[in-house]
This record gives sequence, structure tokens and C-alpha cells, in this order.
Amino acid sequence: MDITEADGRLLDAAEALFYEHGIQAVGMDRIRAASGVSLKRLYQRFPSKDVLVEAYLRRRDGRWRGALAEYVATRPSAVERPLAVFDWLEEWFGEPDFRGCAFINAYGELGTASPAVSEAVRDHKAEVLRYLHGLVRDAGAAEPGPVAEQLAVLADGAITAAAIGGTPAPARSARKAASTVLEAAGVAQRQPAGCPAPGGHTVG
Amino acid sequence: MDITEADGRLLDAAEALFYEHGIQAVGMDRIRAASGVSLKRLYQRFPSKDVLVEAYLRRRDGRWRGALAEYVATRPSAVERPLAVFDWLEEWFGEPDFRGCAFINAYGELGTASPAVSEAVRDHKAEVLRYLHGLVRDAGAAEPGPVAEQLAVLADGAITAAAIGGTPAPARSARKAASTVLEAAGVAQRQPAGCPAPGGHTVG
DNA sequence: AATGGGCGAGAACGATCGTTCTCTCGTTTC
DNA sequence: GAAACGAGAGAACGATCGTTCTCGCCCATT
Repeated sequence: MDITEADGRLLDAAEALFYEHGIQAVGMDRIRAASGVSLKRLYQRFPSKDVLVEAYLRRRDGRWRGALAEYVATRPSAVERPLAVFDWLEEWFGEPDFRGCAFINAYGELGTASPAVSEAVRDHKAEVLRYLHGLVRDAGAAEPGPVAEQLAVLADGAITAAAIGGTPAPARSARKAASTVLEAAGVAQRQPAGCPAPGGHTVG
Repeated sequence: MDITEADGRLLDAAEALFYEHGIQAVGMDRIRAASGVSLKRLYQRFPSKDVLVEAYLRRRDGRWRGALAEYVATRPSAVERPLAVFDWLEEWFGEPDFRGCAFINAYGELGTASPAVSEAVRDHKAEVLRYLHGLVRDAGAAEPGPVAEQLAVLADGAITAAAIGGTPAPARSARKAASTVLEAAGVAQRQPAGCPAPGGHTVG
């Protein structure tokens, strides 16, 4: 087993176990058992649990945003893409191992104790907001910034409500609210392109 | 020190420490030191840490919803009350010891391991939703159920975004989105009572 | 005044944690 | 072929956890 494969197996095991059981509930020895990588190698590659936790969060961030962007990009029209985010969330909520937002969970557990974790979580949320901002801007919203922030709040809320309630339903509530917000921001949704919404409040 | 005072001191210490540092990061001995109650008495009143954690969550639930309801009830008109929830959230976010939703944090940490914690968290969210439903209904929304669910998602999202970002700003984003959602549901907001919103979409 | 029971202080216990060390074995290199 | 190296398995270490036990003291009852 070469180093890149060992890294992959370690991060795969860490991600599965940390996400399912929480970080403090999973010991290093359990990651060794699940990955099949010896404890010595584990500490060669990740010199402390904190380092492993941060690597887990940063790799998950990339994968998560990549999967979201890949799904959203299949929508042919830019005006549909902001709402597609919530369709993707609904699919994610329905997966059997869904257990909420890994970053929110990590922050609640270690945000006070570990600055590295706090920073990784903040970076993730900032990247998601940036991504939403691009989607909202390309959809033609009058003021993309505030709208993107509202969509980010809706997405975070949907994730936590779905995790706690154990149902994907909050994705639909969030989608409906997002639709209302986008419509109020002048983003047409059912009509073909080039047809501005009637009575759009051009605030400002 | 009689039993009721010991209980109060224990729950006060548990709440402060669990909320600030997370549950697994706080040992029973630290709660003993902070409360001034002996370990023997602690285990007489709360026979295990799990019992103490559940008692902490349930008492915090009552206090939290009580403070919210007290604040909202000061608004004279029913149509203002749903949005007042987000004003209260903004004040809460600005408190120096704010660290997100105690229930979401506890769920992320112990939701897998402790059914008692999961149930307490679910009960809290269900009660909040019930409360929002009453506010939205009394404000005159056409379909209070879906609107209340959207407001609940917005509140949850605002709490997590504020915790991670370290700023109260998400309360304003959530409030703006809530305002848009309420307006679309036929709840007039600026006008005095008895003046139905023009062009309200009476869906259904 | 004698005594007994409950309480506080803190030691003790077994388990588990993150991390390091030891021992052994297979491989490589001169 | 011998010696040096690297890696795996797992014991070991010190710390900390949740929980229980011991001991000495204070107070109440007779």
C-alpha cells in the first residue's frame, strides 16, 4: 500500500466514522481498524487527531461542494439553478446515512476548543455563500448579495431541520421560501427567458 | 443547601459549561467544582450524565421558549409578531456567550449515541414549530402550516449561520426572507389592521 | 453526653483516550 | 550472505473520563 492509498483509506474511514458518530466519540484506534492502516502510519501522515479532523473537514468540503455544483450545472437555464440547490438537498436528506451538516456538527463539538476546526467550518460556509452568490447573480437577481445570504440561511436551516426531524421535508419548505424570495428579487421562474416578472418590486 | 437549591446550582453549572464547551468536553467533576455541590449529591439527584444532559436540555428548552414568547408578546399587533421572532434572535446572537443552538449542538454530538438526547432535541424543535404556527395563524396567513415551517427553517438557519460566522447579521437576512414569505402569504405588514394586502395571491 | 446517620471531600476504580514505544519480520543493499 | 532499514501488530504510558467507595465530621435524637 503506497502513501496516497493509505491517505485515501484513512480519510475515507475518518469521514465515515466522524460523520456518523461525531468526532469525540471516535478514537484513533477505531480509524486504524476501519482503514486497515497501522497506527504508526496513521501518525506519520496525520501527526495528531486535530490534523486528521481538519483534513477530514477540508476534503469533505471539496467533495460536498463538487457534488452540489455538478448537480446544479445540469440545469439548462441559469434561472433554475438557485432552486436546484434545494432539489439536491432533498436528495441528500433522503440518503440513509444523512446525519446533518458535518461542519455544523464539528463546530458544535469542537468550535470552542480547536481554532483549526473553526476556521475550516467558516471557510466552508464562506465558499458555499460565494457559490450561491454566483448562482443568484447569473439568474439575474436585482441584488444578488442579500438574496444569496437569504438562500444560505434557508439551506442551513433545511439541513438542520432535516437532520433533527429525520425527514427530507424541510428541503421543500426551504425551496418554497427560496422561490418566493427569488421571485420578489425579480428572478422569473416559470416563464421562458426574456419575459420580466409583472409587478416586480424594483426596490431602491 | 436544600435539594431544590442544589438542583438549581447543578443545572446552572451544567448549562453554562455544556453550552460553552460542548457536552463531551465537560466532565462531571467540573460541574461539581462550578456548582459547589458534592459529587455524591450530584449522583443522588442525577444518577448518570445522560440524565443530567437531558435535564439540562429540557430546562433550557423551557427557558428559551419562555424568553422568546415574552419578547414577542410585547408587540401590540398580531401581524408584527412573526417577524419579532427574528428581532429577538438578533438580540440573542449579539450576546457575548452566544454559541449557536444548544439543541443542534447536542444532537450533532450525541444524537447517534443517546436516544434521550435525540428525543429532547426533537421535542424542542416541535414545540418551536407549534409556537410559530400559532403566531402565523394569528397574523392571518392564508396557510399557516407551510408558512410556519418556512419560518422555522429560517430561524434554524439564522442560528447556525450566526454561530459559525460570529455575527448577528444572519438574523436580518432571515427576517427579510420571512417578511417576503409572510407578504406572499397575505400577511400585511406596514399597513394598519383591517386593510387587506392588494394583489394577495389567494392560492388554492 | 452518647450515638448514629447523612453529608462533603476526595481517593479509588476500571475503562478509554491520544500518543509513543517495543518487538518482530520481510525486504533491500553492499 | 549479512546487515541495516522500514513497516505492522500491539503493548505500554500517562491522562482523563464516569462512577463508586472510604473516611472523617457535623448534627440530631434519646
